[in-house]
Amino acid sequence: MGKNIRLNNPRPNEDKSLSKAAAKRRQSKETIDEAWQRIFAMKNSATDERRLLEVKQAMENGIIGRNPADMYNAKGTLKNFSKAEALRLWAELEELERRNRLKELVDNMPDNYRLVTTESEFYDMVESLAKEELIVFDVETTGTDVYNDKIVGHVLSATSVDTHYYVPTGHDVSPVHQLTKGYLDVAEELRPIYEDETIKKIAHNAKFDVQMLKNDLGIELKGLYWDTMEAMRLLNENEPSYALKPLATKYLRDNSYTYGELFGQVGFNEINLETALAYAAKDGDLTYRLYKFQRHHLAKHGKMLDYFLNVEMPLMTIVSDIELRGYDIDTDHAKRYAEELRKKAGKAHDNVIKHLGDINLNSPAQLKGAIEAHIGRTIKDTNAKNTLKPLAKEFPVISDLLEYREITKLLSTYYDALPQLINPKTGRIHTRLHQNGAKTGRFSSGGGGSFNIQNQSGDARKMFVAPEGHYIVNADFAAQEVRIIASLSQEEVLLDAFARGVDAYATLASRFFNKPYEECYKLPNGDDTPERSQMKVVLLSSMYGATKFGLSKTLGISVDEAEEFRQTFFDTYKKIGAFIDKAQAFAKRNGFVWIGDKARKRRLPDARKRPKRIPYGKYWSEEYEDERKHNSAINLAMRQAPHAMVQGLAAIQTKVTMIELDKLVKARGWQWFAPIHDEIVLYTTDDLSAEDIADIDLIMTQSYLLDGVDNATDISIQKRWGEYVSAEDYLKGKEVPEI
DNA sequence: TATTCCTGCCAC
DNA sequence: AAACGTGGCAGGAATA
Repeated sequence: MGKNIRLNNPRPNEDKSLSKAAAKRRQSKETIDEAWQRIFAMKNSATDERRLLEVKQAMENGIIGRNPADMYNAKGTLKNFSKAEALRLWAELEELERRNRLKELVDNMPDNYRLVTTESEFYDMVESLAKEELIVFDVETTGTDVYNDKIVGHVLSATSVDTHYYVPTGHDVSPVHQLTKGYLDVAEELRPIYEDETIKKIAHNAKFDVQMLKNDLGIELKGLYWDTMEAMRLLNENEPSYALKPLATKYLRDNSYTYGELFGQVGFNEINLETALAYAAKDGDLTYRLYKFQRHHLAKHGKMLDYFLNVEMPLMTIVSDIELRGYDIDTDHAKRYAEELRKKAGKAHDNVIKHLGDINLNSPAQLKGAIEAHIGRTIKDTNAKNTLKPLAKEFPVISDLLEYREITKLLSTYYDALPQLINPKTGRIHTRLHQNGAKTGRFSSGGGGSFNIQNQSGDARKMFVAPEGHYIVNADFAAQEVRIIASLSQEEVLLDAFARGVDAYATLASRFFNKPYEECYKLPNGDDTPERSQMKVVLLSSMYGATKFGLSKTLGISVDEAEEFRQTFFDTYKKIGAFIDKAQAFAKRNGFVWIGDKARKRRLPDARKRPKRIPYGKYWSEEYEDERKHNSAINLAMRQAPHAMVQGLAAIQTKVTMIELDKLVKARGWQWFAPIHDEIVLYTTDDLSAEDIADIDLIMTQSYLLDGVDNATDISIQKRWGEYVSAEDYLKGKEVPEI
C-alpha cells in the first residue's frame, strides 16, 4: 500500500450478503481494495481498464495518491474512491510521467549536443558544418502546415565529429537569449550551407523540411542525399510506423519518446531552450545513426543501395515541387456543373423515395431493407455493379438509385470537395504524393487534408485547367503492365506481337480462338471484339490471381466454362503460367520476391507458412476460423508474389522516366503536374513543338528498357484535363479545345 | 463528442 | 458461406 494513501484498513473477511443498511454502512467505509474491486467489476472499456490498472499500480507503488480535495465531502466525511476519481488520477499520472520523461531527457543529454544562442557559437557551428561532406538537418516548426506554419529552430549535425546543434530562432520563451532576425539573420547565414550542392544532406521525412525552408525562408535546399524515412520504406515496406522515434526504439535500441509523449499538445515554440536542445539535437543524432544502420543494410542486398541513391532520392525533390506547384481549378465550371448535378440528384432522390419510402439513400443498411421490401426478395448487399445493375431493368427505381449514387459520388468526392481545398496563399489545390505509398513501390496520393490526384474520374478531371499560355500534356506508357508481363515471362506470342507492333490482346485471342487477327481486334463500329475483351480480362485478372469463380463473374460465363477458359489459356501460353509458378515458388522459399533486377523487395512472410488442413465439409465451421484465416493469408501472399513483380517494375519504370523527364521540364521551363501510375502529366508552355513532343516520346520509351520488348507511349495535349487532342493530330494542325 | 470500422466506389 | 492486385475518400454506423 502506498505510503501517501490514507485510507481505512481493508476488511477482507466481511460477509458479502448484507442487508441494505449494512451495505450502505459498508459503502461509506469502503476500503480502497473494495473500491478497486467494485470499479473493476464495472463495465469498463479496454482503454479505461488499462488506465485504471496503471493508476492502481502507481498508487500501490506510492507514485501517486488521492487528492485531499477529492477525499472529503462538504461535511468533512470521507468519500469513497470512484472510477471518475481514478481516471482523474490517470491524467495526473500522465502529466507526472511526461515531466519525468522530460527530466530524464535533459539529465541524460549527451555532451555533444550544443545549444547555439550567441554569435560566436553560431559562427563556430557554421565553420564546423562548412567542413562537412555530410550533414543532418531538421527544422523545428510551430506545426505541420507547410503553407502557414513557421520555423522556430534549426537542427544541424556535423557528422564527422558527431556534434549536434540546435539553433532556436522563434521560441516564445522569455527571458532568454536567442539568435533572432535583426540581431543575426540565421536564415541568411545558413542559406549558403543549405543551398550548397556539395554538402550532402540527410533528413528524416526530408520533403517536409525542404518545403518549410522554401515556403517560410525562401531557401532552396540542394544536395539532398538521404531520407531515413524513405529508406525505411525500402528496407521494410511492412513497417508499422515510419516515424523517427519508433524506428529508433526498434532498430537503434534507443528508447525514444514521441513528441506527444514528451510535450503533449504544446507547440515547440513554447518549449524552454534547454529542453528543446535535448529533444531537437537528439533528432539529428538519431537520424544520423539510423542513416548508418540503413546504409549498411541496403548495401547488403542486391542493387537496393544503388537504386535508392539514384532513383528514389533524386525523385524526392521532383515530388516536393509537384506538391508545392498545385493545380489551377476552373471554379466557374465547378460551380455551374455542381449546381446542375445537384438538380439531377434531387430528382433522382425524389423518384427513389416515392417507391422505397423516406430513407437515407446514403445508408447501405437502410437501403438494403427498403429494396428487399420493394422487390420482394433478399439481396446480398447494395453494391451497384454486382447487385443493383442486374435488377435495374426489372425495377425502374433501381435505375434512379444508380443515377443518384453516381451523381452524389461525383459531388461529394470531387465537385463539392475540391474547390473547398483551394489554398488562400497559392490560389490552387495541392495534393500530397507518397513516392512509396504502396508496398509495391507505386506512388499513392492524398491524406492530411489534401486530395488524391490519382483517382480523378473523367468528369472530375474537367475541373483541372492549364493556366494562360500553357498546356496540360499527358504521356502514358502504352500497355505498360502487359509489356512487363511479356518481358518477365518471355512468352513468345506476346513478345512477337509487340515486336510486330500489333495488338497484343487481339494476337492472343487470334491464337486462342483460332480465328483471323482482324476478327479478334475491332468490330466495324470501332468497339473491341468480344474475343479481345475476354482475352484482356483473362490475361490481367489471371495475373492478379483470379480463380475460376472470379473469372466466371467478370466474364459472365459459368464457373466450369471459366475454368476451361483458364486452363486452355495457361496451356497455350505456358511461359506466363511458368512465370507465375516461379514467382510463387520463390516467395514460398524466401518469403519475398525481387522487383526490377534486385532494385527492391516485396516481403511476403505469409508465403512461407504451411497451409493448415481443414477436414472436408468443415471449411466454414466456426471452429476452423483461425485455420481459414491462416490459409487465406497464404493464398493472398501467393497472389501478391507475381503481381508485385509486375506492378513494382512498372513503378520503377515510371520513376526512372520521371527523373529523365525532369531534365526536359527544367530545360524548357515547364512544370510538373503528376505521375498517375502508367501516365505522366506535365504543364508545358503552349508553344509546344514537334521537337518537344519527339523529346517526350524519346524519354518515355528509352529511359527504362525492358528485356525483349520495346516501350511505347501515347501523348495527348489539352487545356482542360481530359479534353485532349492526340499529339499526332496536334502536329497535323488540329486545335487544342479551348477552356 | 471524437474516433474507428464498414460499405461503396473512384483511379490504374 | 469467398473467390483479383495497388491505393484514398465520403458517409453512415458502431464504439469509446
